Amino acid sequence: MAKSDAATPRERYRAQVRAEIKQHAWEQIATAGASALSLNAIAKRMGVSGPALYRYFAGRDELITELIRDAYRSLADAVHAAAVTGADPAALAHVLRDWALADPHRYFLIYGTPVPGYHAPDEITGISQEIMADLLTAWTAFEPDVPASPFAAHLADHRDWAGDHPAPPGVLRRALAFWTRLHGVLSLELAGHFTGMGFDPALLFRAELDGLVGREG
Amino acid sequence: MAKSDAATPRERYRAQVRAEIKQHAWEQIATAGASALSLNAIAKRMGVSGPALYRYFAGRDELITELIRDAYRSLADAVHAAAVTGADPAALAHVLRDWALADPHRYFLIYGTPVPGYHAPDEITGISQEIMADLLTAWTAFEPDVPASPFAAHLADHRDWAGDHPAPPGVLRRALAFWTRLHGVLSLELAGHFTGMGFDPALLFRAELDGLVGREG
DNA sequence: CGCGAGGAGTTACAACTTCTAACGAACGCA
DNA sequence: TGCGTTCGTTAGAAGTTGTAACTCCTCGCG
Repeated sequence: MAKSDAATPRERYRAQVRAEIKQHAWEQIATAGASALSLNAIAKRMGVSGPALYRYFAGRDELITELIRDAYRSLADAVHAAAVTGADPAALAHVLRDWALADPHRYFLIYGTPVPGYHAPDEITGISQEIMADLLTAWTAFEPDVPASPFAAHLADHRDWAGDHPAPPGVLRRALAFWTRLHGVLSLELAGHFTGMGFDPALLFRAELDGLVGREG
Repeated sequence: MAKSDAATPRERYRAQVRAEIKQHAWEQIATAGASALSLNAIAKRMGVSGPALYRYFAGRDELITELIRDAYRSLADAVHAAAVTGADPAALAHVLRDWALADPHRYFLIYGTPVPGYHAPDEITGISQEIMADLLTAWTAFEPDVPASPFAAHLADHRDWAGDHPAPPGVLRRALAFWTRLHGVLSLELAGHFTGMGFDPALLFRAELDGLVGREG
């Protein structure tokens, strides 16, 4: 909502229509999932005829790519907003969970089954690294002296993903476990694999989190 | 391959054609993913015309449901085959990983983004419980006296998913963590979220597994 | 202020998809 | 040797994505 006054009226109009298309796309995804996203349906809802949308997006793939980018951006912003207030890992975990529960389809757009031909552009790996950086910073502040393990040593030797963040090996390991373990619980919960199992997914999430921050889970 | 000699020649033929359809479906899924599965393409490959397949499957959804069921069955069989030889949790973990790596799309068919309208039939939840039972048995044999935690107590009170398996609370907790943590690593690896990060996913998997079986990861 | 260029939206169409309906032919059981 | 079930076919409806060609409006420049 910042650089909307680009230059020419045409560009402003174009940006506005693109945003409107994306909004309708999100509504459609939120109700029926990404696989059910239909350009025709969006056009019909906007009171415009099918091929008109091709002025704004080269095709379904480009629209989805844009939505994935926006989803990453939204998650990175949510995490960063909490991180700048000095949130500890536990707080970040709940930011992540709240963000995921707010729109499961959006979470799956990022972390779900990959789209067959799609390959993430560099911009997205950049956003992904932003999230990682906030995670590493929070973990460094929370517990800088994690005892190193053999795998932590391996991470210290292969830290491309950490950019130039000065987190020690043990913290790298913690941040990675934070990501994979919480994703494990979240994705199974959102996919409905816990329904009918009886226990409370929120408590499982909390237990895994407690295990990560030191308390026994 | 057991009860193929059902009764009438027609039934045998029917079962054979259904199997052939599913085999082509698997090949198609393995190369392009489940979302790209096309009945028409299968028909063309079989040298038969489109609507002919509808004699064998009510529609795309029924075919996919059947494939999901087969995938579950395959995983349960793989786990069970290892379990009956007395495999410990670590061995089961590698069975799981090998099974997933052998055909990532098959793994995502089970644990990936849920299909919009699809709801798992009871048969599948049954197979899911078979897997859980083997897991619980392996964990019980490996480490029967896990110290209980608050969440383990919660699990002991909500053990619908464990059937009537006599695993103690601590083991329930371990088996659940086994599932969610390894899925966290596996799904991110298979979805390609580790590519370009530098470290070795196999080592991460091993590290998480080591954490579960007691050794420090 | 007026006019030309370019962008927006339109319809028409091609090539797909799933899936239904109606028909002929082949197969197996009695 | 029939006769009925089931198979596979073609035709077609209702979708989808995406291209091509055409009209019309609007913006910006002289």
